[in-house]
Amino acid sequence: MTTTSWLDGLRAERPGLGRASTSGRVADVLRARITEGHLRPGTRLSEEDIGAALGVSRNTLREAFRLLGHERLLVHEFNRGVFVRELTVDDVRDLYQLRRILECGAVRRAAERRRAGSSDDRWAELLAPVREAVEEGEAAAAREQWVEVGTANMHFHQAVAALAQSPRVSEAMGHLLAELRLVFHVMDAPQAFHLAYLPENRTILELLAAGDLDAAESVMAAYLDAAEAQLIGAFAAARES
Amino acid sequence: MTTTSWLDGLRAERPGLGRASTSGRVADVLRARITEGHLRPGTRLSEEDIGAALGVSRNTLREAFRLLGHERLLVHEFNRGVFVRELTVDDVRDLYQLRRILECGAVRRAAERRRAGSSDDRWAELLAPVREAVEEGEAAAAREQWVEVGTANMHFHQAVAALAQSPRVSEAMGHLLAELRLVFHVMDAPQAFHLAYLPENRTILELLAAGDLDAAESVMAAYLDAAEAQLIGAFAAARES
DNA sequence: CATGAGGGATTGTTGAACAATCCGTCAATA
DNA sequence: TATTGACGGATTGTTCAACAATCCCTCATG
Repeated sequence: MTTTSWLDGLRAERPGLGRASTSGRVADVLRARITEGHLRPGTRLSEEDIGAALGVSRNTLREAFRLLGHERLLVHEFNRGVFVRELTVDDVRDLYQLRRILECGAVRRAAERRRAGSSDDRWAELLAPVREAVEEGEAAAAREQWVEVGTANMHFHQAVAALAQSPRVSEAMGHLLAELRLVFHVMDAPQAFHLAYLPENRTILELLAAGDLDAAESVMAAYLDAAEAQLIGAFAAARES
Repeated sequence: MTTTSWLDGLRAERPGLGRASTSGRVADVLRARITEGHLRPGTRLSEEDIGAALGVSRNTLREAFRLLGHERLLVHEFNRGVFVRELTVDDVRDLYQLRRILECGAVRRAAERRRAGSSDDRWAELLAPVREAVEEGEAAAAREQWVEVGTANMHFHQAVAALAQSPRVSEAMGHLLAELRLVFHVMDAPQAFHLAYLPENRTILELLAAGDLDAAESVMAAYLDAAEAQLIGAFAAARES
């Protein structure tokens, strides 16, 4: 049975589990397993098995499940248990709709503040995380470290959302990206997927730095449209097999 | 053909069926108490007292607390308990920043779809909930039912967010408005606050209906700026006493 | 006045228990 | 054969009681 294989993997995480809220740390472990693709969508998470593997009680585990349920990484079916979320094509469309609103909105809000008279220094400071993420991605690509290219891409979009300077926008973006990672794993080569958009990231950064914020916003919108289409295509293809 | 319509109809009933969860119902009760102002911000919620009052066990109550914690209505301090959230001025600013992005973004997304060739009928259908909310507010004001004016105003903004046709945007807007209700109660006359913006709602509706979406968006932005300033003013005043 | 040591109260977590519910199996029936 | 209905094992939903960990208040001491 394949279930025991990742249960053993979970058991290995057990020692690193010693401080702060138990349920929170259990949630961290499971979240990592899910977003990294070790727990496939649709997998049912047995309270008894996982509780035994991690050495926590059912009640504590349930709190962790509830946490991840609210982050939409797990779905909870009454009297049936919790399952790793399976995204539908509609979910992917919805996620990209939200991305368009959050990311383009963040750029737009930053633009308004810049026009309202923020200094050049302040603007450069605000843009620094975006620049770092772009360079991180290019460096990783040069070293052919494809996994790092993917995380750098995540950092880029998180940094763009952070331009709104709103904790809630950043948090929403974080949850959104975590949810999206559920669907990246259905593709054959998720690395190539992210790689293709590195030049776009650089373009957006340069437009932002140059103050051409309308152009940055529309490039971002086009980027999201293209990525959505490509992802849905790969998704539908994987659905057939 | 007829079979699928049956099935779709049943599918719509599905969420109402699984609603037997005790913790969920406990959360509903507490959420109502909080948003209606019966539980003041800062109040500590004792597990034992509330569990006894509602006749549920501590474990079940804890699940309800986690639920509301994720909706940001409660804050959970480790080893200290849960408290009704106290919003700061920064929180209010952040909430309005998010509102600007979500509501203006929803209008903008709807506008793009309309320009991309959606029919007049489809557009009127999409706008119907917004119109209903506006009329609901005006009718309540005519009857001098101020509480209903407030809820109608909530419905209006929820309906505007729904223009994005995105479940996640709608849910985020719902959480946002619930959180905002925490701060409405610090004002002397929350009724008058909502009343003042009824004409604005009507204006935005008419602009949307006329297809002048850029104007609608900028009126909305101005509305949010004004409401934010007024709310922060009242908030700072209440803070002094 | 500051400081540190009890002590009571509350939360964090566990384990067990029982009821409710789901799911697969299998026999009965048309 | 296909459908129905009943049975039983397995899993979840919920509660309860207990103990450890932590916080907060009080009070004695310097």
